[in-house]
Parts: sequence; structure tokens; C-alpha cells
Amino acid sequence: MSDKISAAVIRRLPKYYRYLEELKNKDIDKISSSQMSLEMGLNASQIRRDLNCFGGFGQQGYGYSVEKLKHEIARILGLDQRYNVIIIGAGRIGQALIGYQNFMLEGFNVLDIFDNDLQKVGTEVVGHTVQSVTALCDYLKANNIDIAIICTPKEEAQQSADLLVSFGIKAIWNFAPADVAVRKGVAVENVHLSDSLYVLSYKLKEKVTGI
Amino acid sequence: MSDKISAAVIRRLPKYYRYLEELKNKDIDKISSSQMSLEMGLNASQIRRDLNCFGGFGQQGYGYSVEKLKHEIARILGLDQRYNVIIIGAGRIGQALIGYQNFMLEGFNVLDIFDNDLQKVGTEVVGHTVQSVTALCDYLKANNIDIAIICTPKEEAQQSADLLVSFGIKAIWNFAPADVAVRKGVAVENVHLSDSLYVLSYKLKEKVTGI
DNA sequence: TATAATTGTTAAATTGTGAAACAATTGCGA
DNA sequence: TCGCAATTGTTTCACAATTTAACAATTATA
Repeated sequence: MSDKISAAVIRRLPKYYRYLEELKNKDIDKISSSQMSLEMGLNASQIRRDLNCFGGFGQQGYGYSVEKLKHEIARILGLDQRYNVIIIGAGRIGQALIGYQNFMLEGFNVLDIFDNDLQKVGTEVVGHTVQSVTALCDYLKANNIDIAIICTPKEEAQQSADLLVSFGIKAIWNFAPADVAVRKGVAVENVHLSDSLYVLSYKLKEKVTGI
Repeated sequence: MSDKISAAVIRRLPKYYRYLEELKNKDIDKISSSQMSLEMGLNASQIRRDLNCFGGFGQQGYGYSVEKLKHEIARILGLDQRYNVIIIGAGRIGQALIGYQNFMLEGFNVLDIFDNDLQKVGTEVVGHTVQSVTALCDYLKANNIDIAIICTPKEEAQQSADLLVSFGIKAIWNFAPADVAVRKGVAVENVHLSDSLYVLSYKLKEKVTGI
């Protein structure tokens, strides 16, 4: 069963999860792959195969229990537990993320925010006092942090990542517009907002000039 | 030449662009596909093939001119012009984006921000007065807006998109955690930050439990 | 119990990638 | 100027990954 799961499958799991949450909110408690296919715009076979990578969650002749499937996907994604999170970089993105209540609701506790700009250190941001990155080492020894979010300028992203990894951080969510590389054994997600904007720009041009 | 370019190629263009910008900052003005291959971790053949989708930008026996290639990719992505942008939703994400100077530098002029919460309308956000969405129709008639960024809660995302499209908007950058669907002829990029966070959570679990 | 529905699973088709090869072109040093 | 080395543009092939189709197995339900 546990052959390496492809990245494409993993990337679809959050979509399934979101969709199932919607269904749950609508008090629907049973769903078939063909119905999901219609509403999500994915192929029904693909959905069944994706889900089957992790085990047989459905019931032949019946479909999938919304509640059960949502629960299973949450477990697979690791959303059945809480995470302690810190933010590096108290710029606009960092400030936006520290105040984003949804993460908190979903099990990601954003605890503290750090910056290397002494002008920002000590100031208040959405109820959190900005701390100095020089205090990071001691902080990480004293607190059990699971995830660090990098919101620095791109020039500082890699060195921030190196620092965090050297202090034992195992997961990095990177918002700086530069890929950060880390050793095997550390998880990274590079967000790259500007890449997404560029692709939108391309698509717009494509639409306007006509395919 | 203009066979349909695959999405995989398009998604790599911003990465080439970023890399070329780095080279330019280092005052490097010539680059070969094999060198790019080493530093970007892509196959050299693939790089040459990708670039060749859009025309022959290199010079045999020499390589690619950094300046020229960067310029060409910018043109392909539509970054050789300026765009007028508005933001719908003055929550944390919306506020972060309106103040994000990088976009401005890259040709995306974020002009105004709208919200349907009357408590927010009229308040000041990073030098912009929050306007009411009820004023959107007149605003869009009076101003030539290229791109709208949706930063509303997920429940309002689709109706915001519908409204924008009905007023003639041709490109939507969606930050709400729900896919928005639009008619053919309108470009959409769904960002889905939480999806990315979930994938990070999955990767972390994978690392910790050991693959 | 028969039938319709639906999954789990296998097979086929499609797409994307990696690697090699090579002619064409150019830079550059002798 | 000439010839060699470098490098692209382009093709081909093989292979890996992904998607789609097909269908047997199973279950719900009337």
C-alpha cells in the first residue's frame, strides 16, 4: 500500500478536504465519486484512485461517508493535531499571517513573530510583541515549535532557513520570492505569490489576444 | 509555433525569470542551458525546449544573453506593461497586498480597495480609503482596471467574482480558500494558501514518521 | 432475491521528462 | 583567415508519471 504517493495526489487532498467540508456544512452525509467528479471538475476514476492510495474508505454500491472520508483525509494530511508556529519577518505578509484567525481554527497556533530590524523589535503587532531574531536560538530551545513561516525579503530567506534548520525546525513555509533549499529531513513549501501573479498575467494576455 | 503551450511550461517561466534577474544582479550577461541546468536543477534539454516554444532566443556557440532572455520572458508573461489592480476585501490579506511594494515595482499598480462591511468603508488602509462594493460598478466604468484580487471570506468569493466579471473584469487573482469559476475568456488564478499549508503539514508528517 | 449503484482495481492512453544525438552556427585563439 | 570548441535548435527515443476508461466485485435497497 505505502508505495510513494505522488505529489499530484497530495496536492489534490486539500481540495477533497475543502469539498467535503462544504458537503458537511450542507448536512450531506453521503457522496459518490461521480457526484464529486461533477462538482469538482475531476475525473471520477481519478478520485477513486487517489483515495485508494490511502485505503478503501468507500463502500461499494453506496459511496463514501462524508464524515468518515473528511476525517480520514484530515488524518492523512496531519490535521488531526495542533502545531506551534512562529513567523520570521514582521513585514506586511508576516503581519497578515499572524492575525489570520483561520489558521488558528485549523490547528496552527501562531505563537510569536521575529524580525532582525531593531526598529520593529519591541513593537506590537496584532497582540504580539515583535522579538529579535537574535533571541531565536534560546526561544526554540525553550519552546516546542513545529513550523516556521519565512516572510523576510528574498535576500534573507535562505539564511533564515539555514538558521531555523540548524536550531532543529523541521518544517518551513516560505513566502519570500526565492526558493529555499534545506537538507533532507526538513519539509519546505515555497509559496511564490509573484509566480502566481505572473501566470495570471500570462493567462490574461492569452485571453485578450485570443488563443 | 503557437501550438498550445502546456501549463507545465508556463509555470516554469516565472522561475526562469527569477533566475535571470539574479544573474543580472550579479552582472552576469551570458548564460548557457547547461549552466542553468546545474543551478536550477532542471534538465538542459528541457530548458532549451521550453524556451524554444516561444522562439529562438539563444545564439549557437554562445548561449543566451541574460538581458535579452529576461526581456523576452517578461514579454511572454506580459510583464512588459503596467496593470491597474483593485482589491476586493479589506481584511488582513487585502491589507497586506495593498501595501506590498514589490507588485508596484513589477508593473502592478494596486489602485483601490473595496469592502462590503460598512464599518470598514471610509477607513484608511495604507494610504487608501476603503470604498464600498456598491460603488464598484460606477468605479469600473470610470477606471480602466485589468486585474481584481479577491480577498473576501470564502462564502463571498464566488459572488464577488460573478460581480466583477459582469462588470467586465478579465483577470481574477483569488485568495479566498475556495475555487472560483468564471466563464471562458476570463483568467483566474486560485492561490489557496491553506492548501499549501496542509501540504506542508503532510510533508512534515512524512519526514517525522520517516519514509 | 434481483437489480441498480458504486467502489476498488486493472489496463490503456496520454502527457511530460530525461537523455542522447547531431547539424547549424558562432566565438575565439592561433 | 582558418579551424576548433562551444552551444543552440531540433529530433528522436525511451521511460516515467498521470489521467482516463473499463470492468469485476460488492453492497444497498426495493
